[in-house]
Amino acid sequence: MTQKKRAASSASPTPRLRLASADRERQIIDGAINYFAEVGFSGQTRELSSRLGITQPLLYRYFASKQALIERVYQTVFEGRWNPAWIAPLRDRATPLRERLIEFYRQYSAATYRPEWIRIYMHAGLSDPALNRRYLQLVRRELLPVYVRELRHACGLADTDTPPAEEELEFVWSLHGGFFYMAVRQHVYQARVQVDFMAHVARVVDNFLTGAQVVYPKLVAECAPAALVMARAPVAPRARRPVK
Amino acid sequence: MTQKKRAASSASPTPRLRLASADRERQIIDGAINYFAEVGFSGQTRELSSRLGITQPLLYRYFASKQALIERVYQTVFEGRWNPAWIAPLRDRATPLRERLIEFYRQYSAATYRPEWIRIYMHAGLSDPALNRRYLQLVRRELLPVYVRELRHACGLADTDTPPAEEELEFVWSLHGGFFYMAVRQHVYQARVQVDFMAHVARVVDNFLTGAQVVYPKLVAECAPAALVMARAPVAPRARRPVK
DNA sequence: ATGCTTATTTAGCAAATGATCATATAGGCT
DNA sequence: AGCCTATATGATCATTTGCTAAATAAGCAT
Repeated sequence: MTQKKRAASSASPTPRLRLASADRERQIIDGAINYFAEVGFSGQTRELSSRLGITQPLLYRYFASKQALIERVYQTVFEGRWNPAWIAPLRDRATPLRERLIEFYRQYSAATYRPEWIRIYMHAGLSDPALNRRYLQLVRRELLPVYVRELRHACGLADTDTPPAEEELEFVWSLHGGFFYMAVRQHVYQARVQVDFMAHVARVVDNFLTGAQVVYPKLVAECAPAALVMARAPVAPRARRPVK
Repeated sequence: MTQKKRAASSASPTPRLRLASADRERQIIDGAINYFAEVGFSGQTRELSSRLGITQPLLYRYFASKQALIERVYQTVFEGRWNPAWIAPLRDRATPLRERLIEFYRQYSAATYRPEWIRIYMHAGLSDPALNRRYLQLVRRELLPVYVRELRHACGLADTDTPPAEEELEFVWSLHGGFFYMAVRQHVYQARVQVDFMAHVARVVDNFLTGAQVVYPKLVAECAPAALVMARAPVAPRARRPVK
């Protein structure tokens, strides 16, 4: 049976290609991102390998198990697309907050409001919420406090270092979440979104900031009173309001 | 080999229970909702039946296939929980729009912002977006136009029958979506949400309506000029422009 | 009791699927 | 050119999984 290999290879469409292992690994990860984004993590390794043009056992040379590959996929997607450089411009008060927010969403949406990112994010959240919680922590730690701080300033409040109250974080998260859900409708439910995204962002940001002029000081007075005093006030642990 | 059955049955823990078929069917559907909400639609029929305390072939007496059961699940969840009676009170101008919206979210969230609803919704969206699009159509057809109409009125615009522009629908959807995403964070990513939901709704609705006094007429002027005729002064004090 | 209907279970098939292993070969190195 | 090693493949195993057919027994009418 040793000559069958040559006999069969006469019709072989793809000659065996031997890549450097780093290249092959990257190729597998990229393919896996697209494949799992499309069909979910219950997609089969055989189908994945066939889309990649390689054999299924080869996957197991690069990844110890399907689960290991999946973990590599979300690591790549989530940790690979957050750009710390998004934050600094958000704090640059030389530009109006409105423009800073719009510019942020221009960049953030280009990086994350994409089918494979949103879909992997959803699949991951459903099968293992821990990973998404890590991403949410990132947003909550790196992004939202900046929103709160700049929003306080924009609403004429003292620019204290009082840490954001939970209520303030949720408040700014409602802005962020509204945009995210639009992306979900588009890329998960594949509903046509028929408006210009950036024009929509501009309107919603306008609305948010305009309302905040009136509403936000009240929210702060109620939930983070320490942030109402002048900037020289000492940083004190804020009083935790009991959740009703 | 026919006597082994009796020998083994001496330790039988569950005597065969014979239910009326309608009861059994309902029990299966309820169990399937919870099971699929937890593990997704790739969950196995054997595991489901074992949680129900029945054998797997029995499922196939009630449902022709796994797919048929799944379809029954989303039908029950999506179509069974939308309450048309939510709409009329939203149009009752005897109550301020703020209160109407808050009351709506009290009821809507009680019906749909629940783990099994949100999770089934997400799983369904990822595996078969068509079903979610049907639900989105429902929201878009029954709920959002009412928002737009009442918002126009609350912002002092003529209460025309001009159909909502896409931009108006997306605008009010940003309010709705912000709340929805909070529920997703809670029930899919299982992140603790540490604020009182209804108090949060009140603040975000306040912010939305306050901003809309200024921003919404501009949006309508730009996107649905036919609806622009001013009826009277806005119903709430004007907010300041966003600061630069 | 007896027999009838049908809900439920036992036993099992065929296809799909994650994983393994011996073998073959591409391609850099000397 | 010829070796040598890591890469790639084909064949296959063990299990899982949707689904079915036949056997069993619970409730009901008589």
